[in-house]
Parts: sequence; C-alpha cells; structure tokens
Amino acid sequence: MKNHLPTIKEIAKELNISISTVSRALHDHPSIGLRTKTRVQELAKKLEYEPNQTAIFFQQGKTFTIGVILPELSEAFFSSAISGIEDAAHKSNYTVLMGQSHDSVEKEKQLIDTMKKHRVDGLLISISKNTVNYEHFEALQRYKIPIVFFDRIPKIPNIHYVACNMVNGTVQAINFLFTKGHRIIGMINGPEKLPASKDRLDGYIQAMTKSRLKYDPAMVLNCNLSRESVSAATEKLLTGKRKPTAIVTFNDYVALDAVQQAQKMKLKINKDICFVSYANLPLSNYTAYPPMASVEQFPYLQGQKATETLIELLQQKSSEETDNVNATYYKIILESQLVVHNGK
Amino acid sequence: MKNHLPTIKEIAKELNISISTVSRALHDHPSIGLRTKTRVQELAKKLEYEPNQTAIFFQQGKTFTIGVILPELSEAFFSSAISGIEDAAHKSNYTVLMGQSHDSVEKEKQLIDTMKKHRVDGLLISISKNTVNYEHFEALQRYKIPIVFFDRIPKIPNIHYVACNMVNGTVQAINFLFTKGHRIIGMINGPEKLPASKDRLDGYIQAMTKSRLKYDPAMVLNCNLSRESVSAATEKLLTGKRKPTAIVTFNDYVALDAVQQAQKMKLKINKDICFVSYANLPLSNYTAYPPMASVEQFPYLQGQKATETLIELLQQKSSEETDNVNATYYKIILESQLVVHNGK
DNA sequence: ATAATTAATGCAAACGTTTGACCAGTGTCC
DNA sequence: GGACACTGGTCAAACGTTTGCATTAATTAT
Repeated sequence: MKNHLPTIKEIAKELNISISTVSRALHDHPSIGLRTKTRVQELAKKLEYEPNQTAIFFQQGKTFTIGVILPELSEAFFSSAISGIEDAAHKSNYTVLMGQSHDSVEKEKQLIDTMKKHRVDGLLISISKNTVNYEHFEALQRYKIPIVFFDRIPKIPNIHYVACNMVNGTVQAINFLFTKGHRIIGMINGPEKLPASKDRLDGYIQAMTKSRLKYDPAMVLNCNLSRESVSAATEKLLTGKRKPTAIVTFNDYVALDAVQQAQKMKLKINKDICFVSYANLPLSNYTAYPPMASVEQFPYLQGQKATETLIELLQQKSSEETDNVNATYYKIILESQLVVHNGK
Repeated sequence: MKNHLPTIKEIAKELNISISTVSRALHDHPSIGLRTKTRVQELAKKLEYEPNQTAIFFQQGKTFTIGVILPELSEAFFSSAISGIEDAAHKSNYTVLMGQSHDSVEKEKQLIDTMKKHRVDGLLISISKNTVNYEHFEALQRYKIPIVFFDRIPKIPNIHYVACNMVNGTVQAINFLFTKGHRIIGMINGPEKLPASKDRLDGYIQAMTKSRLKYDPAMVLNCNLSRESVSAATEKLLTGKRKPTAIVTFNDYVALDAVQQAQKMKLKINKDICFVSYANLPLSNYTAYPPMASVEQFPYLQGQKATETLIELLQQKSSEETDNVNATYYKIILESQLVVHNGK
C-alpha cells in the first residue's frame, strides 16, 4: 500500500531473484532464461514499473538531454527551428532543455551555466545578436559538452555549425528580378556589422557584377530595422537619381514597412516597384502586398540538421572513448531557396 | 591529469577530511568550523568544482525541472507565454523541459510520457485543440506530479489552472464600440465547439443585453479560421439586412482577413466599418489597417502566474509530507484588458 | 577534578540502476 | 572421469551526494 513507485529491487524480492537478473531481464539480455524473463516482464507490467530515469542518468553519466539556446522564440524563424530540433531529438529519444537569451549576452552566459549544471549531453546554440566575446563557449570545451551552432554562428575556428547560404540566396533573388526585367535594383539591408547583412551584401555584389551591371553602392542602404529607418531608407532609394524598380529587403518586417512607405509615395506595388525579401514570417499571407518572392531559409530543416549532427557527435563520443583530437568539424551549409509567391 | 570533473570525494581526500564535512562546508552548514569551511571553499573554487546535479537529482528524488506542454510555439501567444514561464522558473532555480503537441492528441500523450520518464517535478499544460479525453492527465495524479493548466483548460473538476477572462474582455470590447457610437455590432467567432468561442459569445450576449440592445443571433457567425471561411462570413455580415458598423473578430488573423474582404467590397476601414479583435499577434503593427482595439490576454503574465502557482504547489508538497487530500485547487483568472490602438 | 555541555567532525546508509566478474549446474566430447 | 563449454543466474561495486547518528575534543559549570 506504499504509494512510492516500484523499483527493480521490489520486483526482485517479489520473485525471489537477484536485482541484476531483473535488470537484465528487462533489457532482454541473452543470458537470462526465457522463463524468468517473461516472469519479470509480466510483473513489471502489472506493477506499472517504470525505470527511474534520474537514477539511470546518474549512473550512466548522461542525461539524454540536449540544451538549446536561442535568441527569441517569438521570431518565427526560431519557433520553426525549435520544432525541427524537437522532432529530431525525440526521434532519437533525447529531450530538449530550452532557453531564450533575448539577445542578451548576460542571459546567454547564465543559460550556458544552467545547462552545464544540468549536465546536458550537448548544446545547440544560435548566438545572441550582441555576443562578440566567445569565452563562455570555449569554457564548455573543458566540460566536453559538444556544441553545434546554427544560423547565428560565432566567428571562431574549430566549431561545428549548420547554417543557410544567404549569399547564394541573395544571388537567386536578384537573378529572379533580372528575369523579370529589372535592371536597377536596390537593397535595404540590416545593421552594417551583422554577419547576416554582410552575406546579403556579398550576394548582391556578386549577382550584379556577374551580370556585368556595375555595383552602385548608393543602391544599398543600411537600416537598424526600426520602422522609421526603413521608411527613411525606402524614401531615399525611391527619390534618388537612379530609381530602382525593385528592392531587396533584409527581412519580411522590413519589406512590409517599405511597402507602406512606397504606398504613401503613391507608387503601385508590383507595378512601379517590386519587393523581394527573406522568409522569416508566415505573415506575408496576411497582408495585401506580400513580397513577390522570398528567400526561404529552412529553419525547421536547420534545426533538424543541427540536432542530428549533435546526436551523431554524442554517439561517436561515447563509442570511441579515446579522446583523440581527431578534430573533424562539421560545417553544414544548406542552400537557401527562392520561393516565388504565387500570383494574387 | 585525469580529465573528469572534480567531486567532493576528491576534495575530501586532498584535505584529509571526510566527505560529509566537505558537503556541509559547501552548504555553509553551521556545525562546520570556519577554518575548514574556508579551506574547503577555496579548494573547491580552485578546482572549479561543480556539484553533479544528476547525482543530486537522484538523491533528492527531484529534478528541479518543470515540463511544459503547449500546442504551438509559432503562435505568438504561446511564445510569449513560454517566456513568462521561463523567467519565472529560472527565478526559482527551476529549468524548463518543453514540448509542442502541435494540436495532436497523440503527441500530447507521448510528451506526457516523456515528461513522466524524465521525472519532471511538475507540469504546465495548455491542451491541444483536439483533446477531448482526459485520462492521460489523470494518470499523472498517481505519480504525484502536479499539473497547472493554462489558457486552454480541460473540462474536468479538481484541477489547478490559470486563464484569462475572455467573457469580460469581450464585454469591454463591445462597450468600447458603444462609446464610439456603434450600435449594430457583428461578430466573427471561431469554431463553435471551442471553449474560446463560447466565452466570446457569452461576452457578446452579455454586453448587448445589458445595454438593452437585443441579441441578434444573425449578427454572430462562426468560421473555421480559414481565409475562405472568414471572407465568407465577412461578406455575409456586410451584405445582410442589418449592416453592422463594427465587427468583433475571433483573433488577429481573422481580423486581417476580414479587413481584406471589406476592402474588396469597397468599404473604407475605420469609417464604414470598424474592427476589434483579440491580441494574439504583434503583427498588427505591420499592417495597413490593424484593428481599432484588441483584447489583451497577457500571455506572458499567464505563463508567469501558472509557473509561480506550480512552484508553490511543489514547495508545499515537499514540506507537508502528509499526503492529505487537502484539496484546495488554484483557479486563477486574470482580467483581460482592452487595448486601444493609437491613431491611424 | 569531574561531569555536563557544546563545537567540530567522521561514519555509513541510502537513493535505483548497470555491469564486470564470478559461480553452480548440466551436458558433451574424447 | 576429467577438461570444456554452455546456460542461467548471483554478487558486489560503482556513480556523487546528502544526512541522521555517532564520536571526539574542547570548554564550561560544579
């Protein structure tokens, strides 16, 4: 009548066999006779026995848990990514311990600490926008907790990561605009120091020069993503000497703000001026003038791949106990893909 | 040169004292002399000792982890809620194990199982849209894992929950429309069987009858949230005999679709027809015609409150070991609040 | 001085599981 | 009839920490 959960010890006593026999029986160990095996398994089922995971975690020195640290769940990109992570993790019987840094370095450090304390087997990290110092990641090396970075990658050597090729995505986007006849193409990019901005710019330049159009720096403006700065940039582009007929925007929010500004200026969207963006949001469906096309970054897939990579690392770690510095670092680059929004 | 992490055992050996002394010293136990206490603490720091949480979890039979099961992180409501949960949990040194049901009952069951296996101390659940059968929750009672439900609450007695008063929110919304002079007010509600829809309808009826306007069932249409059904409902309302001058929509997505339909019908938004909605989304800022006002449901706060409640339950559980059926169930209802969107 | 009290520390069990090493039978082979 | 190999099982250590209960040493009260 005791209300605590049953243990193998109890099963053992009940059946008058040893604890180890019970353990092995439950694991289908070959050296246990069929008879006892079934006896054990039946009693276990009857008692609704469930192994005490905390004991197992402890005993094995593993938690079958992977930590995930990302900036902001309310960004659609990351909420998709975490779905990919979750699904991949569950498939391999791992669980997910999650934390948001809210783009604060302090919070990021704190989270790493918590994760370390909880002895997660490995970590998946997309770094905060403001992280410039990477010691707190390096500290984890000592603890032998492998990390796979995704999407937002720190600039340090010898790391594993999964990311999406935004340079190429941008090239695709611009080539698409070429096929639609556009020749003067502007860009409203993000904050200048952001790696994401750099990729887009690189793509822009690459696409333009490859088509023997010269790269006009005046056609690329940075903004800080605020509504005002987007409006300002849009206005500046659309009233400049060379007027673009199409604009590539840093992300969908920027696109929406830019569209509004263009409308204010009495321009006809998709006629006088076209927009192409990067697909962070499902929101485009809900607005009157979504961008003509978007560069899909496959957040779900990125999360999934990152997780699979991490789990692979964990498995090879546990097999070859030789902590050799065999130093192969996974660098997985997914190709982005331009999605043309159908009609309307 | 062994690369494994230091343990209290090692500290003990190094200092020639017993393990228990070390343990107590690290916990500032009063019966340990100041001298040894500092000696221990210094060595611990030097060795960068960190207690092995898995061992502690095991030993204490607690994991200081709370499980969270919710339908869909990509819904802004839930991503805010989880932020509230995280913050509240971390404040009390709990961590969060998260899983999405994606509104699948099967997945929900599976998650509960995982959480149970991982021996979470307690659970926070927002049930899937399709859950009609509640045995999998009741099963947890046996395991003494307390649950606090939030936002989406199952219809069973004797549970703890935190929710937002949508009836009242709807009343406020409609009263607001009254003050703006509207008398004929329509509603595009969600699926009929959803509790959320029922609350809104109740509020609608309550507000109308209280103002001695009669409740006209023809003014309230259900939709299945798809774009088409929203458009259809909007059209029906706006071409009916009594034409509403304002419409309350089930959520922001519905509002946006309805706005588009109204525009298609050459109506001037905020002039010929006004919209009021429920604030699930920050998206309203990014669209040309956001609803005039929204009922704020305070997802962050709901998450926070739910977490605090759960932690309180956990603490009182561990103190009074008497597993009395003292049966006080927390039912926390937050008041929703109408937010009027400024201008434009 | 000696008993009583207090302060500081040590001992050992307990938490539930896994796992390498060992052992008792039983049968087989030559 | 002894060496050999199975088969089916048991024993006990180990994982790192906490904690009730002893134990010792030092101090005080009588």
